[in-house]
Amino acid sequence: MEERKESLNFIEQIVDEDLKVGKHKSIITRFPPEPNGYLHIGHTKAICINFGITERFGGITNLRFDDTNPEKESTEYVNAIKRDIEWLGFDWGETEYYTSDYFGQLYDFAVKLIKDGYAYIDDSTSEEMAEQKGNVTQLGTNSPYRNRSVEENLDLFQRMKDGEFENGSRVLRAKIDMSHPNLLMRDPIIYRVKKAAHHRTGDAWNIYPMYDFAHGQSDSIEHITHSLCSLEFENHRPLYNWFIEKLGIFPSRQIEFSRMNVTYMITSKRRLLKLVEGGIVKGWDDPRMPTISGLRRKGYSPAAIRTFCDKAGVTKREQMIDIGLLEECLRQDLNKTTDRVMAVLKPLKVVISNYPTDKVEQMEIVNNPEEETPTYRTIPFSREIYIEQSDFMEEAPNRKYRRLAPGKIVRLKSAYIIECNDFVKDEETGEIKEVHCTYFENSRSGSDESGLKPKGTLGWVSAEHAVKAEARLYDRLFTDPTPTQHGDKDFMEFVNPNSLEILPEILLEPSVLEREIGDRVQFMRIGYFCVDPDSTKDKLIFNRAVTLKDTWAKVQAKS
RNA sequence: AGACCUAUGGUGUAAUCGGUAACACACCAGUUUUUGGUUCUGGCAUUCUAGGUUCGAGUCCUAGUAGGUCUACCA
Repeated sequence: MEERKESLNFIEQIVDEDLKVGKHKSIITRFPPEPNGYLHIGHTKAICINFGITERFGGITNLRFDDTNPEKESTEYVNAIKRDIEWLGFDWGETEYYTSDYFGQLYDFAVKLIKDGYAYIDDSTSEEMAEQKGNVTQLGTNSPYRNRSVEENLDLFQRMKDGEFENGSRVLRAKIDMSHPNLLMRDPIIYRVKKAAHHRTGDAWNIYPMYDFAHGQSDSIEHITHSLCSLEFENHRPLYNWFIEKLGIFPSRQIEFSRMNVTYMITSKRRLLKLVEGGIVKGWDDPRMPTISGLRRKGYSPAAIRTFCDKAGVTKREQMIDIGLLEECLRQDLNKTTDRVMAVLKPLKVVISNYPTDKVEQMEIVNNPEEETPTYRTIPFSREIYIEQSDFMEEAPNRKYRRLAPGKIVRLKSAYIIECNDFVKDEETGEIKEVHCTYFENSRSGSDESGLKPKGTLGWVSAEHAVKAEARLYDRLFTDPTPTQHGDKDFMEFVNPNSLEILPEILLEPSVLEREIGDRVQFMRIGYFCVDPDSTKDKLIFNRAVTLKDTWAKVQAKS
């Protein structure tokens, strides 16, 4: 057996050590999305890390909705998030958790803090509090309300809860240190008045806890052993630990890792929303979007995305990963798993003049040569077929050219070898109307006795049997790998105007009629495609997930 | 400027008691192929800088430099 030693990432090392020394018997992690938007490629990293580490070391991962801001959150997002995580193939067990379920307990925690002299009600306005906060070089100053009595604080807090005060009029602040070098430790706000209906608790609350007084405490309540989050929360860790210490609750440990950035993709909710609202894309699940729902619709498989996250690794360095790696992960998965299908995107008619007019032959073709035990189907062949326009040239450009041109022979995949004799051209437009060929009767695939050795093999579709469909060819949404990193220019300036090309009438072999929404196939020599949900019984629509590698295109581009 | 964090090839990661830079993607050159796909082979780095310790430093020490985060009643 293979005894390959795999190195652990820095978080796995911590977990491994904690388990070894018996700090924990088993671990609990959590994925804590705020239900205020759709999950995107950046979230998949957090999902894979949190669920991945308990898959590897044993333990469980909770799904917890961090819903402490009722104005922005909704059940619709909760459902979309659950669907995406499930689709990625992760299991959060029987129950899902909500920070809102802990509102009562969180309130009690706040009362304890007040009683112990660690929190106070502040009547200052937000402007005044910003003033008090100081900045990186200037120390903060104490609020005039900082020394209220415990009794008064308790009374005021109760009345905040009861709805006696208006939004913004009063807050509960932790009493820490207004001259602390970490700005977050300068008496952070932990509760605010917000008279808004919550998607789960309705009108029960007039006050809601802030992130720093909800997240860590929820971790603690659930006995999360390792609270894994992104680097931006590094500065919050001292506060996270301060609350745990002052409250004397289960000490969850926060560990930060760097977020996932991918070239040609953006992950800011605000900017993504701008693309949707600006009509640049057709919705959150537009195949050009970096959302999980967009990737799914485009044709990405869960396996490809998980492999990608795996290869990206886990560190504390800012990463900017080449989108080519994501695409390659998809190709590697789909190469192994999808059936090959004959398809012609931009058709050019070929007439095989020496083939009988009414004859139709069924040609056997392998479904997927990568299968361990290959299976086969048949496709109809006849006198008139279509090939790809780009597979014919009036004149071969150089010796490397392997496709069709007058006087040249090529193999029609799983069928006959043909020779080009002539072509019809519209002299006005220069458009090639059709190509005339002859076939070699003894060259049939599988029983070739012609002795001919054509250099190229083309895809084709029988004209009479062709199924028409629509293809949507997607390209990168931006023309620049890092559209948000040009300080002087808005990212919208880098939107790719050609990110979608629609081909209303492509031609396919008849077997595609059996395909259903979400199915993925390889259009031979072209790319991987996925049946779009917009498809109807009468019209299939295929989204291009990713092209095949195309060395010929590369060679051509160079010359 | 203050606190915290990070620095290995074009990109991402590895090198776990200091032992002579590994893997993947990309790129280049070949191989195989009834998909210009796939496969397979080879090529591609004085580890941010400068000193120091050591037989030996990506790993340790000192001093710099560069980048990230933080001054929301968002998470």
